[in-house]
Amino acid sequence: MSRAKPARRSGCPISYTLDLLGDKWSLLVIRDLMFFGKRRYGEFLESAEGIATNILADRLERLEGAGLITRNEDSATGGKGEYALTAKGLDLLPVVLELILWGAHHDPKTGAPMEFVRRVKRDRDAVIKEIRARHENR
Amino acid sequence: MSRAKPARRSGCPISYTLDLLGDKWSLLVIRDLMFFGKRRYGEFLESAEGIATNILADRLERLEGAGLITRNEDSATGGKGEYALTAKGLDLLPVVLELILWGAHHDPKTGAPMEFVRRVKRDRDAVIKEIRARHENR
DNA sequence: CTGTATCCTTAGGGATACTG
DNA sequence: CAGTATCCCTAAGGATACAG
Repeated sequence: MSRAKPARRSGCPISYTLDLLGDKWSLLVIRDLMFFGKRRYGEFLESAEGIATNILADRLERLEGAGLITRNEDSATGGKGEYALTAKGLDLLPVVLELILWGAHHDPKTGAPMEFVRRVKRDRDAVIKEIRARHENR
Repeated sequence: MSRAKPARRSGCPISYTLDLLGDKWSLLVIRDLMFFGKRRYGEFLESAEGIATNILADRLERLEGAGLITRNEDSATGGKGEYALTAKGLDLLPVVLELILWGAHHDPKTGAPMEFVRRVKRDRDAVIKEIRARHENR
């Protein structure tokens, strides 16, 4: 299925970001890549939120189209895709960390891992550096 | 119209945030309050993205329900609403600033005000402090 | 000006079956 | 396992008219 790219709504950078990521699933795929080292289709499906297969396929395609992730066709494994963050995708790290801090702070029933949250709060830049390195060395 | 709150999908703080803000409009309303000092219905309608009246009404109601904004019925002006960010809403400031940095950096056609972007990049904490103060002193 | 309400269309998304 | 395809329903959203 080919999909026409939706038109940008304005020159605002927030609007730009929302045009790409303003839905309930895209950022969860990013999260799985970024923090949990997931790379394969089936791994994304396993996440707690329970994304549907068609939605996942759609989001992977979109994110690739937006230059946030890459898909490496692994011919050795018989045409299975391996997904990874691009530099542009990895640049979302500060955004996502702030989302985590906000969510963990304001959700009364949060299940966020508090040791990690505390570390981000204290050592934000170090955490960024560490996670970046982990992705760049693969 | 009453709307049933959609169920949370998981305990993940990112998922929590997306459950509240994962659409293409909510964060633009937050932006208008946060940076442009907008407070009234008609002011939100004027923004470049062109939100529809029914969508705006819906989002204002939702954001109020989520505790991100307040609506002050101004009886002096004949029942007009004045909207403002709550502390919880204002806490989104770091998130939104990172979104701006990312969007301004990666959108080839960005219309972001570059002086502001550069200032955020250099003096992030000072910008946060300044904008917080502006809202808390109203 | 600040909303509500209605109509209608499209996009999002859940469930599930199916293919290489 | 890694997707595609289909069915079907609901939510999101645009346009516009209307009310206090």
